[in-house]
Amino acid sequence: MPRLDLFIVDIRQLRYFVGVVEAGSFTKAAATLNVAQSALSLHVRQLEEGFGTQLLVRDRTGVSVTASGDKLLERARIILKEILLTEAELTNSVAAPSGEVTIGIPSGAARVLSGPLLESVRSELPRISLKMIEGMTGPLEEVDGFWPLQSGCPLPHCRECGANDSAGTRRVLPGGAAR
Amino acid sequence: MPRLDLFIVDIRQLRYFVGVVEAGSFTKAAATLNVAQSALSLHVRQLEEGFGTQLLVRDRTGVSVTASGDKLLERARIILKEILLTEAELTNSVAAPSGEVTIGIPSGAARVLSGPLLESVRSELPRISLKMIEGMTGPLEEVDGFWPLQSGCPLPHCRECGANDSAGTRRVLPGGAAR
DNA sequence: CTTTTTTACGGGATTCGTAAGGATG
DNA sequence: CATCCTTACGAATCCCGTAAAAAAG
Repeated sequence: MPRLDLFIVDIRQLRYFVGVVEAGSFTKAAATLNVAQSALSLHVRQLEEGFGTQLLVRDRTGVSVTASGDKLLERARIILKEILLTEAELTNSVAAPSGEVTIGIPSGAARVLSGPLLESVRSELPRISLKMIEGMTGPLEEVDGFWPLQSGCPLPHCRECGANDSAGTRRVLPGGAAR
Repeated sequence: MPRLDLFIVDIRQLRYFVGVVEAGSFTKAAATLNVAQSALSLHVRQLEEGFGTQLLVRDRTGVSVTASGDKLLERARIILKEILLTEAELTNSVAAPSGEVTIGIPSGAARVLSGPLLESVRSELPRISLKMIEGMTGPLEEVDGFWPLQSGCPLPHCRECGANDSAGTRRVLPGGAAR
């Protein structure tokens, strides 16, 4: 059964196309992109067939873009830039913190906080396993893996408060501690 | 030698990811996208591994996005829209006009126009084979496949002038048309 | 037990690079 | 004839769908 798929441009096709245009020839682009010329030729041809339009004018000295090719070049650059931004945004951001977190909350606060808190942590930091210890009356003490609630800022190791902190936990635990 | 390629998102991965999020589950998305669930699972996993971040929270009832997943969702939609626009622009536009075009130009005008004109047509409308008949003195008459130059607008079948026109020729002839 | 996701695996398609074939000035 | 692009083709890779396995209420 033949592929009935609509023609959908491929990122690689766009990258190769832009590379060829910018290099001014398939040969140079092949060197720049570390790809065989034949691959470039093939991909550009696929683009042209997919669009039903000629994109490049092949010439002895290299290639130049047609009107359609120029349109595509413009759009392709936008798309590739957008993709670059996306990858930067997703990979630069610290990987989602993971681990086990135990917090202590006075029973009163726990009644209103625990539900939303659990929900929020579960949806936004799914790799955090959150455990709560409630029913505390006096100020909680820090034991290994267990930190007390502070009066002003409840966050342990809060950067605003000066203490160091393990990645990102302070941003989601409104009233808790992290490890 | 293993692929040393940087991680580069694939259009299909983005489409599948968005599909899964919008469907709310892999299963439903598989039906919507006409793809096996395993393929979706695989692609989403590849995305997550590529970014080093969890994107979806799998749950018995389906899936929900993490904070990173939401970021990606937003960007992916932009990219996919951009691609859609690109394809529309490239395929909706009439395919590059092709065929044989014959024009008549008075010798005087021909001397200055023919060079740039041929060049321009050759680079922007490579599928047009342009033939010129110069040396005309009086007003040219329209015979089949041959149209006279108009006084104001030298273009045959120029839409601005009212006559009908074969696709797009008026847009590239610097003797009178835009562009 | 039902619903959902994940993993395993085999067939088929795709991609790439090498190398030969053309076109063009 | 030199340079560039295209085509042919074999090998490695990738992708998808079927089907079995695991998780979770």
